[in-house]
Amino acid sequence: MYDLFLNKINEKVHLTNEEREKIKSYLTFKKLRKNQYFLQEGDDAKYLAFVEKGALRQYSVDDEGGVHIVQFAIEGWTVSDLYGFFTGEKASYNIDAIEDSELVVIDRQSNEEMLATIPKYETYTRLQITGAYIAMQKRLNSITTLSLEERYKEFTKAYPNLHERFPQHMIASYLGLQPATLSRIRRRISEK
Amino acid sequence: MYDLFLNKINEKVHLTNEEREKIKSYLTFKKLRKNQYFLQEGDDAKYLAFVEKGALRQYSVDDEGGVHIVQFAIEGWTVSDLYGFFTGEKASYNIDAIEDSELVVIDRQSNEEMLATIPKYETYTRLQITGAYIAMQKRLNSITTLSLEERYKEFTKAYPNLHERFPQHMIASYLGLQPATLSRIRRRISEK
DNA sequence: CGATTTTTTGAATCATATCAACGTACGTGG
DNA sequence: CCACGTACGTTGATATGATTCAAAAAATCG
Repeated sequence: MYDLFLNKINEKVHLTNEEREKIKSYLTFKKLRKNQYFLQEGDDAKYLAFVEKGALRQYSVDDEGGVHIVQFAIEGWTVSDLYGFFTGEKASYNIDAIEDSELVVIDRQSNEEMLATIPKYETYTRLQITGAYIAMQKRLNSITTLSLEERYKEFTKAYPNLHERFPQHMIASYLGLQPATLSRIRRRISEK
Repeated sequence: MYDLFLNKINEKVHLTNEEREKIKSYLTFKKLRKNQYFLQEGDDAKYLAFVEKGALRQYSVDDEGGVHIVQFAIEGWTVSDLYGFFTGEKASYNIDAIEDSELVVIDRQSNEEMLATIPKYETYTRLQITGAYIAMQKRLNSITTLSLEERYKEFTKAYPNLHERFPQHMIASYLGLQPATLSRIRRRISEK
């Protein structure tokens, strides 16, 4: 049940059987139906989710009710409102399921305990967040550097799996443009 | 000479004298004159810099020669091309000094050794990068959510110290807009 | 199959970029 | 310390690209 998650850790820091079991003892499992929330703005973001199966999105909602997707998550990815998770402040993002999903859930307290008592878990966490940071910097750079058309191309190339799984208007939101604009960009590309 | 850096670590994870000394033994010190490069695109990004004094910028250059600032760094901040630093791939960013600066420099190998042998250094690193990740996510969100005017206001409010220290065209670059546009935005704001 | 959501398309509008000129500040060498 | 040259900031006119609003077409779901 927790294998994908444990294997993911194991890839980065080799675990003994004992460590595997110890980590397992902190984990819980959760199923989410399509459209269900994992987190809502204003909640206490007490949990961190590792996706075993399914697909989720993390987004903010602006004053006019516009949705802005900051992250997608599919199998093997981790999601949470990290700011809320670490500070205890109210969540400023929403997270919900785009497909029926299965999650490995870690609560704040368990996370702290694992970080404090399982050095390899801390190492895993550090590597994980470092990778996420680098990816985000790249994304930021592509937003400020590239034309919309190049941005879209880069996205489909970098994440063909996301591109297939999420509806087009969500991808538009993730890329920071209007659905109508993305539609036109796609036509321009296909006409070449 | 390394006090600011060691105190910064100490704030997050309390260090014994022994640990302080051990960390010190890995550090080197470097002065940079205004306009000098710390890193150039294509270099091996072997080093990570903690700014003791001065101000630097990290930026990429696009095909048309346009400069895009991804990060500023002043006293107490850390800079590097993290992707290159961790993977050994060639740097894709440039980093240079905007003022005469003094840096605490850590090379890749020292970093690895400290991570492996000083648990508190790893903890510090994890906390540090987590904070950087959260800040960047917020920045990304503000880019896709806010109007340019709001973005500029948010920036001046969040980083008044950066705002004072860097020339306006660099701030424009950081915010992802043209110098001429920033000038107009400032006028609009001041006319209110 | 019908109902709802998503995507496409068109036309008008708006915001920002671009290009160019001017004024000002800045630092650098004489 | 002044004068010159270069870099920086401002402003105007114009061009460009994305948004907005609305409606129709297509796809998806129950």
